[in-house]
Amino acid sequence: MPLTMKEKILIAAEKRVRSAGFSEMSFRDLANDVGIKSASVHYHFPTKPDLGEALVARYAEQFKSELDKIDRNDLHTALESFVALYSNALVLNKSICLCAVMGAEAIGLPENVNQRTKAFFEMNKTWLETLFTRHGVKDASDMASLIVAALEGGMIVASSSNDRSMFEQVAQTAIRSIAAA
Amino acid sequence: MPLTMKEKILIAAEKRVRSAGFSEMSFRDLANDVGIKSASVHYHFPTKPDLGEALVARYAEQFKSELDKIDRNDLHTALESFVALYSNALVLNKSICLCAVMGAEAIGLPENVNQRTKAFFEMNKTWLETLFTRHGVKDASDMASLIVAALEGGMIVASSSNDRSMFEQVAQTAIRSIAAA
DNA sequence: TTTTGCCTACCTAGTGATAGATAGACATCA
DNA sequence: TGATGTCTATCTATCACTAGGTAGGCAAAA
Repeated sequence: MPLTMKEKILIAAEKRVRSAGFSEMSFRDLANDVGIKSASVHYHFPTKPDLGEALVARYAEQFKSELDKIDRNDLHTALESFVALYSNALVLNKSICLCAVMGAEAIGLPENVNQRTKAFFEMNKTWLETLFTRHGVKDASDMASLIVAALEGGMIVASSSNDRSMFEQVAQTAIRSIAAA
Repeated sequence: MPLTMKEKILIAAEKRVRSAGFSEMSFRDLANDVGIKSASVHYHFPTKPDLGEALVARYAEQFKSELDKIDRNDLHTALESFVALYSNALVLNKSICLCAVMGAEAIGLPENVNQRTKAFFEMNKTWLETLFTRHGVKDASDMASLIVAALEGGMIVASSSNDRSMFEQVAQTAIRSIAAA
């Protein structure tokens, strides 16, 4: 089955949001991307908040399914895989994690979108906390929060500096700090 | 001496950017805030990138002067003061660090603005690295990068969750991880 | 007298959103 | 079978509004 128009729109929207921000993405651009008119985009997503909510929900869902694939038997390997997921989300000069963008824009965003973003962060923290608890890492909850924050922040710093290595430095240091704990 | 119009505009702009993002801030809003017309704002800052650049430069300068006031003789106290500076920048439901916003929006922002943002992060990292080196913390450079990323990321997570305690959790865990190193 | 700082008035190019129409698919009923 | 009705997905056209930016004028200060 080929992609539905709704899916095509979401794909185009994710690309635009991640590379220019939610407020910079317009229905007209999306319409152009997928080859319909802007009014028709409103048919699929009545309002912009509706689109935003669907977008983050879809992103979180896909991310979750990637997380579920990671083998959690070895702490270090699992952590490296986790970081790799974030690393893949950081394509220099092109895009960063959707939720890093949404998080930074949060204050000016509709509440329903923010709740989805929050859920994304929570999901990541929970996954890490479970991993840490399982491998006897101390302060599992605190460390999980630290790692998520560091990775999201690392992306932002790297993005504004246009220097991917800044993210890698943060990521590796974060992993090491877990090993030390 | 009272505030010049230029300063008044910068103050209004900072408020708006930190609470809604750079792209959401308009010359009309600023003009309204300070009681002049939007055309007159263009007199002081010809283009929006010009304003953005001045804004980040001013923010970094003020932040720097706060950093300089911190007593660096005791590692823990200095770190707490450092974190407090970030904490002050996070006023829930109102604003986060200017450079966290700018960093997240980086991809869609003019290059001159990004360079200023980069400089802000560099300044913070350098300050921390100096502190760490002085107190014999291992991997001073890596740890400095980690702390800055964690604090910026922590702000974003806390902001989208509208839960200040998330930032505090990240900040305290970050400090503890330094003590452990 | 020139510069400074602001004004009015305007432009072009967008924005999200809505109304109303239409073509085609499909199902139900006479 | 053929007619009727309804749903889906799209269209055109337009709304009211906001964006950044510009031209030209005017008054006061240097």
